[in-house]
Amino acid sequence: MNVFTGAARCPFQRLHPIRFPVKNKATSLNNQEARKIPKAVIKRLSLYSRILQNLALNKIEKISSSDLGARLGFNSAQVRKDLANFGQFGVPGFGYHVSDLRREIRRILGTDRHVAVGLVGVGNLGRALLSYAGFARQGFHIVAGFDVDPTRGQDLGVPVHPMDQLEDKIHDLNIEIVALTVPAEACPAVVERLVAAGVPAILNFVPCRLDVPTGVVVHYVDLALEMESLSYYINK
Amino acid sequence: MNVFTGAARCPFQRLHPIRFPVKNKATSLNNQEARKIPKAVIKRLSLYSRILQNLALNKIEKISSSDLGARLGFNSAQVRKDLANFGQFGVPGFGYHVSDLRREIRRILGTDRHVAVGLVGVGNLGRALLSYAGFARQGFHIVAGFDVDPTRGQDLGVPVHPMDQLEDKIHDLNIEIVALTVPAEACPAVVERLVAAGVPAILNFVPCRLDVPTGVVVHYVDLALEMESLSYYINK
DNA sequence: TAGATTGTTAATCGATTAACAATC
DNA sequence: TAGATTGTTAATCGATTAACAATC
Repeated sequence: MNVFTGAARCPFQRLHPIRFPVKNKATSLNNQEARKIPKAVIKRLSLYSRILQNLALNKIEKISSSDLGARLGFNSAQVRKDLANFGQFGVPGFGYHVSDLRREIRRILGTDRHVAVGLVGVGNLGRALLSYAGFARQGFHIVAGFDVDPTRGQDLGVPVHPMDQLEDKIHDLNIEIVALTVPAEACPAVVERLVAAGVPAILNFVPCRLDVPTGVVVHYVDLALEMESLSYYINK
Repeated sequence: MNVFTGAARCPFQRLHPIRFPVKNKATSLNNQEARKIPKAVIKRLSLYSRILQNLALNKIEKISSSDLGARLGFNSAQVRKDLANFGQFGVPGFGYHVSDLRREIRRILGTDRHVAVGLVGVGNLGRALLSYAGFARQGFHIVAGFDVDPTRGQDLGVPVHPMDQLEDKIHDLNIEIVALTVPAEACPAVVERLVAAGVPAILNFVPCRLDVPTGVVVHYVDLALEMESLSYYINK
């Protein structure tokens, strides 16, 4: 591929350099060498999705990158750049069609489908998550809880299983995400079993670094850490 | 201040450039123009603090920046650079005294004291946080809950007050952090009251951007967003 | 002293923002 | 067409890593 890929590579500088047509990177790269998308981009995509959902509810059909960004405190260039990672979804001079962009982002994130979620460790936090309606609205369904004491949280509408059924249920229910709310001591052993069972993603609420092989994704929700860092900003 | 501040500024390049003594920035700047510390640094400080706590519990008295970093997946240079923002806490050729460094970090974060926390919105998530023991261990005490229905969660050992007592109790109990777990609709009105009451920090669990004046710090814990971004990483 | 590890600069890397031709 | 806004490059900004003299 020996195409002129941009004005700056031209050895003769001009005030208004000539632009040569450049193929969109998103399409010119094959999937093998897909560029790594920063995690921050994915998080923002998820935020865009939420805004677009609200716009759709309010029957607003069109939005510009600057308006979308402003609603989240972002620069318009950031919005366009984030989207450019995945293709061209806008109309120059117009903006974005809300429903189209929303559909595209949901497709990219994979939130245009139902995802089965398991929860391991039915303590206080676990119980709260079991009864948290917010997930289901977004297509995430907690289909099972697991605990050493399976009588815990049986009143919340989600079946709770003993730990020895972990692998079987993960397989049978096609669980793709596990929310982890066990005591810190139990963490390493449970994680090993989850990984062995082929769970691809863990949402970890335990203040404990998880050792997982590459390919398994872990996101950390660390409430104590959030409190501690807030504490820093208070005294001044 | 016309001091030679580094070798690279010297117009005559040498293979091993001469270093002139340079004052530590942390001490040479007065507090007025204190450099802005990135949020990421503060979060890591909090992680260091937790590791140091564990080391202390295990009677380990000494640690190097590379060992401390390795336990969290960080580079040794990052550990040293993070700490350099606040002063010099190590001993060249030795490393760091665990208890000294821990004390310093706790002082920096302000976690060497008790902080009163209020919780507004005693729904499922709110109840879970009220009964979450993890906070108290770190010096954060949830001293009051608030809800439109103050009968909610009265069984969890924390008094729950009606909303009209919000300002009074914030003042009387010296509440410095508010955990926000109200329905999204209630968000703007509640936040306005919190700000007016002088609450300096909010830990927001509501999927809703908060508009606060500068000086008030908001950290977001967005469970649906975490789920959505995990979803992206699953399908491949 | 010899060996180890810090504190600090400079280099690298990556992410955000600005700028603007292309496009509708 | 004139006005607006995209997609994309280059510039800026900031954060991480490498390197190494200073130090114990």
